[in-house]
Amino acid sequence: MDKVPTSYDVARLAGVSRTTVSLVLNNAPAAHISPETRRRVLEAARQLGYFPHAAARRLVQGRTMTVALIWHRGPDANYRDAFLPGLLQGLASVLHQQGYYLLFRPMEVHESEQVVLELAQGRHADGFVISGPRADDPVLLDLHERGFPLVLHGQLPGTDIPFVDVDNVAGARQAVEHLLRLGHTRIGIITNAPLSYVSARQRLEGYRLAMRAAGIEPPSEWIQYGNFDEASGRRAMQALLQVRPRLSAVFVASDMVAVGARYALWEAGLRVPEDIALVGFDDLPLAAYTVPPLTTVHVPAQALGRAVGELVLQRIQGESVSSRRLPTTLVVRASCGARKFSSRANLT
Amino acid sequence: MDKVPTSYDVARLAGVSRTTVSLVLNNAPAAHISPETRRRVLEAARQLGYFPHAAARRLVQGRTMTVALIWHRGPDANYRDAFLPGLLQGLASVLHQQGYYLLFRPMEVHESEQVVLELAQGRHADGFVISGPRADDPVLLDLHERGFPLVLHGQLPGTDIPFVDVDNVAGARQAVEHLLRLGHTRIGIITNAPLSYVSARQRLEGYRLAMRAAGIEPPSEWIQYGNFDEASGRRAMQALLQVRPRLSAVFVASDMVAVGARYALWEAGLRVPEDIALVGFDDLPLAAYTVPPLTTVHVPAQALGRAVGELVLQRIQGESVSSRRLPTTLVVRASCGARKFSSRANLT
DNA sequence: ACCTCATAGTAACACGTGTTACTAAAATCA
DNA sequence: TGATTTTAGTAACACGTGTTACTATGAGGT
Repeated sequence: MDKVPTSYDVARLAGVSRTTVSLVLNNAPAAHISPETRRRVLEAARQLGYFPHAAARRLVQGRTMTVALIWHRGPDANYRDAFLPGLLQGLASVLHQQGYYLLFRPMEVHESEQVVLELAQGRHADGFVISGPRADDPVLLDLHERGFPLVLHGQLPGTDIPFVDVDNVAGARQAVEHLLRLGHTRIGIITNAPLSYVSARQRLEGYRLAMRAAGIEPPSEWIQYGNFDEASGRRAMQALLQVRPRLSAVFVASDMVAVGARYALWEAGLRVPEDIALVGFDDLPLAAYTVPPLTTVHVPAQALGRAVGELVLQRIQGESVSSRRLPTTLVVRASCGARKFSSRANLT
Repeated sequence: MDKVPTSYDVARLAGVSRTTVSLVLNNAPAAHISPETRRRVLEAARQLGYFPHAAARRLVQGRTMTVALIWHRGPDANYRDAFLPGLLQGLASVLHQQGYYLLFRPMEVHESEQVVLELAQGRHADGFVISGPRADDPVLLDLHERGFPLVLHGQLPGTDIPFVDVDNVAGARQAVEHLLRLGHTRIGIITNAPLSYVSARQRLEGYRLAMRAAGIEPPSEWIQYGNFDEASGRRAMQALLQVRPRLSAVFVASDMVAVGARYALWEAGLRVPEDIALVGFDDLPLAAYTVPPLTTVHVPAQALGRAVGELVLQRIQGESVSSRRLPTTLVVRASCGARKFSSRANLT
């Protein structure tokens, strides 16, 4: 890479001092620059293809104009990967709008929290968005205490670090209320994950609220636990099929798990939705292409990214912020039985 | 955020000069430091939680230890998003291994190439990985001419910029040869995209090579063109169903398009694979969950990310590199008819 | 006793920018 | 005309680090 021009080169070409170049290019409000001088400077900068050296600027200004996205890869990594593109696009769009850059940092489970500390103490970024935080992370709490701008994607119980998440309770409730409205009363649930995960607890809570509001107290045998993947969904559904008399509908709090549950139904020779209706959660791309297409709760990945970006920028500008729970939308397809799914073809 | 310690603070606490701190922390090879002094410096740095200021370091060293990933969002954005998590993980892993950081920059279609120029001239990164490059981008060619380290993800005809891509020709050939081996001879193709896309031309080429090697010259009516989405696949398959006598198998050069093609077959009352066998390309997550599960050509997203990272790091270190075409793997599921897909249940 | 050499450590510079305090000239006012 | 303000622009400093050239001390050799 050849020599790249500095502000001194621009100054010389325009016949002014380097200070003037800086004042013009950052159009400083209180500076006295004649229109003619301004024009000459801009022309010189354009001609040389000058852009200020990022590191020098960061050093003198004391800020990096950068937000780091820490992407923890835990047991739920593959699941969360499905939302990564949308989240990134939403986050990046609000950052760029404000002139900020995005540093992406995946964190493997074996990696120490030291790398996050290094990112902060080494002033690689002005703020962090942290996705999939570990509950026992002292570094995070310490940084937050010291006022470093942090925003979580997903919730961390027992802290007041601001977070952005989808409203899991309301989303699950939406799904179950839809089934109730269709006339179902014997509705089971397969959670998306073990109850150590906040989202699993919340989605189960939404199920309970909807059922109780309908005057139904679901016995514990109606409740089974998934674990992110389809294998867990298959097992859980097999357990639910033991319930007598049979359940007429099951809310599966994750599309991936729902695919496994659907497989178990197929193995048992049961039809969806005629014998058992199904509703999922997440609205992954594949939900539209299962057989039958899966009714599910849409999670707005891009909106989550935008929200998380807005919050971290506000924190960087020193404002205090409050957490946000974004609303979900129920996407009605065929698996719940509300829509006809023509089945004249044998799908094998 | 409170005051964060500098190397001067470490020096004072350890009772040495700032130079010594720097020499110890970067363990300079030719420096004379007594073990006792070294210990005191390290202890002081640890105690203060010192990490060097990234911007200052970048400024003086003249390098950023950062690679930027430029993610173009064209008409194929949604399609390429499916590979983003894997590519990011692969790329990030090799970068971190060498102490490099990753700057992620999505580019909307309406955005000017000026932002890429600014990233380079402003020395925000030492090299770029560019995914989904536009063919008419003079900025890219100019940067490459001037020796700036660029590596493409996907190919750009008419340049010698190094690229990494999957071996589309071989992958398509694999898929079609598999169908031939199963006894099919009347095999059609639906491309993944219009032929203006290099990958579409190459996958079509692979199809042609396999067919010719089997002594079959496919007539033009066996060839239809997809356009990334399932709607295009449905249309294309409807066209192929006009061929008489009927084709016995179709290679669909994209899983998303294949889903649409499969839908058209279902509408026509045809069974897969009994009436028409199907093979896809990409191995998206949903391919394992279609009905029947889709035989397809696996694209190794992580390996692509790693390769692209290795190449850009080599370019940054001044080495010259040559492009790489990574091999694909055929994933045999049920849609090609090679594996039994039990169908005792009515899947609706 | 003198010179050489290895060891231990430091002072000073450079990186490229934003910004503050200052100067010089011109314009305005009394 | 002399005093004051406005306009136009600049010199100099600070940001925090890596590195080069240099000094000081003691050890070893003849």
